[in-house]
Amino acid sequence: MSMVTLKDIAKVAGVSYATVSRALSGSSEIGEDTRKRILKLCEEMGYTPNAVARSMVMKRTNILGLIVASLDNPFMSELTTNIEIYARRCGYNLMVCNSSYDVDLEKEVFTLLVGRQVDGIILLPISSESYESLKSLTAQVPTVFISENLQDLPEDYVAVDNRQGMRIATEYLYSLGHRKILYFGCRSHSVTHRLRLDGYRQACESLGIEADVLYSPFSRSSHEAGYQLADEYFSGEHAHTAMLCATDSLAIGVMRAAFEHNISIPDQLSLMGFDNISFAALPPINLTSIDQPKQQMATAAVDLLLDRIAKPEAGHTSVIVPPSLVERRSAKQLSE
Amino acid sequence: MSMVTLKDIAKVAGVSYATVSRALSGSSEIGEDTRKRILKLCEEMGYTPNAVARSMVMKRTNILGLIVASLDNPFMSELTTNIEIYARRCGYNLMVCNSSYDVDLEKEVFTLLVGRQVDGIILLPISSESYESLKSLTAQVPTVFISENLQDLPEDYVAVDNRQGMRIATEYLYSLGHRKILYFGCRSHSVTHRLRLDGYRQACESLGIEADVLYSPFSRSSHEAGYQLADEYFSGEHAHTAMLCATDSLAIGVMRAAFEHNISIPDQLSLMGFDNISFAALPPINLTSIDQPKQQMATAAVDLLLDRIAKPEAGHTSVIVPPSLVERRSAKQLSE
DNA sequence: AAGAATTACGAAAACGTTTCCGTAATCCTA
DNA sequence: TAGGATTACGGAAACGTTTTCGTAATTCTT
Repeated sequence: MSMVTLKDIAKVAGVSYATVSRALSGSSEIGEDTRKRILKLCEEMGYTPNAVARSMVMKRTNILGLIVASLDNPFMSELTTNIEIYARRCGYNLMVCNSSYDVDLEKEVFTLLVGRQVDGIILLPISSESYESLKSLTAQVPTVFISENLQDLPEDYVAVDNRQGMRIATEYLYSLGHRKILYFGCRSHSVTHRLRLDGYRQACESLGIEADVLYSPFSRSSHEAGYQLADEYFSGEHAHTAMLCATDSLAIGVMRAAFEHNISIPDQLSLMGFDNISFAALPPINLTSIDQPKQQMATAAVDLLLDRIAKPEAGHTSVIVPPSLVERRSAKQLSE
Repeated sequence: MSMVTLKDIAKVAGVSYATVSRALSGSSEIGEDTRKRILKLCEEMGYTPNAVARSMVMKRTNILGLIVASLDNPFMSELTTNIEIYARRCGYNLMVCNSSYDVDLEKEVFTLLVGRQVDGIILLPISSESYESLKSLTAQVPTVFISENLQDLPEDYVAVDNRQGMRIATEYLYSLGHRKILYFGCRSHSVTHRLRLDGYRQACESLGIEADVLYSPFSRSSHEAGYQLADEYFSGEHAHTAMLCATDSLAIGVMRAAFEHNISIPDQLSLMGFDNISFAALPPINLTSIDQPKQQMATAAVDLLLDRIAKPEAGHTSVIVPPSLVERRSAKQLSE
């Protein structure tokens, strides 16, 4: 169980620590024959370098921290997967912490990760409040925020162009013949939600149709929230031919309500979501949505973070990635 | 950016390193007044203990490694979430690696984690092959397998009682009046799949009904596989009143095929899955399934691992957790 | 009040690496 | 072949902790 160390190798090979280290690091300051001899010995003795000791002297761990509200959330887990894979390719391992949608916990695990000496932290923040809450900490260690648009705040972040996404969605529904499009949002304080609503309004204006908005009283967008909101809506008068939801989760709740009210999607009502979470692609759901390019966001976040680690004092950067339409079967041409 | 260390504190306080260390660790070998003075100083100077240095001398990192085929898989991400939260409560952080369903990569990240000096590794293996492939490595570091039944192999593992689960499922469908129940499986080599099929067969036998099995040619159980298999099945003669799928993913594929063949679920056909992944609960899916208690499995795995870390030489243990039925709306009473 | 026990602290080693500096031995150059 | 440059290696410090051991100073015994 106890590991064989570099010292052990040195002892057996009859050389100094330095020489073994050089053999392993591919330094040029070593003879070709001794290198081979040492490498062979390492192989035979089953030597694995101790990354902790290495970190100690190098003053860097090659570990990145990731704080995520909940890996259960498919959007976040997709991002996480891509981040981990890309980070590893860049030579970094990932230490993951759930913040469980708790701002205090988010703060707690942040300092935990700092104590772990991670080289940088990627944050999938709970909401814009996270920034406020963490403001004093992000100076301690390179940090990039992901998925939440921080606008002009002095931070590095990557986000999708939410406004543009909703513009695309609205225009798409318009192109299908829809003129009465209802926007389903939620009363969240997040900038993301504000921008999405913005995009919808702007598109309506430039298309010359009326903007009509319904808010969920819940601040967290879930399918329960969508269900309740839609149930109420369907119970009253409803003249809209299409519904545009702020998130896929909301849309899935709408689907249930529609089913219970015997409203067929897409025959009687076209429905769209936003995020393109993996759920959306499932055959029984088949939700037309606006995709956030998760892989692109993941690599951008890692790149941004590694840049920041390399140049801690550089100016702050943000990457805005383009959304795209994913056509499925929840929205269709308005038949007259 | 550069951190304040224990040495800095000692210098300012005019005491030795040892005293500062004692103040922080809550040792009794220190005066109450000096302790308070030092703690206050640490607070003021913004001291954060360096976990790496600590690991170096303690010869333990308090880090657990987690190797998972893909966090995109909702079953695995649910497990991961629970593992992380519980591990953290036990004082451990989690280093997560995707094996991307690649046995070689699984092996590679395993050694990577060993080099990272993780105290133990939790493995959500790709298949039973993983055990073979990793056999030589699991001796190097405490390891527990999760979700795959390793039977009598010399390893620690936690798994659900797959056989019992399928028995419950079969009996449930029987209790709803179904006598012609088709089992949809996939030609995987995993023990899990064999045990599930076993459970179905046993239940059929003891209930005195005929067992009828259809295999997907694909070894990975996906909804695409389920769709293709079911599409073919529905195209031919199909006299069964209920279908029991080896996994929820397969069942979701069946749903799509059923829809396309104008077969209403559950009115014309009752459908069940296994795993109770989060998808299953979504309103448009609403799949009756057999639940694997993910939280219980997560905590059991962590507990098992911590036990193993504490007693590396103890005998191997396995924990088999009980499955349970989750009634939703994809299966119903057979109306005559 | 003298010896023993206890308390509170300092000195220093140790953990497994990397790297700086020094230095023999070999090489090249004129 | 003498001199300097280069090569190949060893010694030792350093990274930030924890912990063992030693020892003054204090407290407790009788």
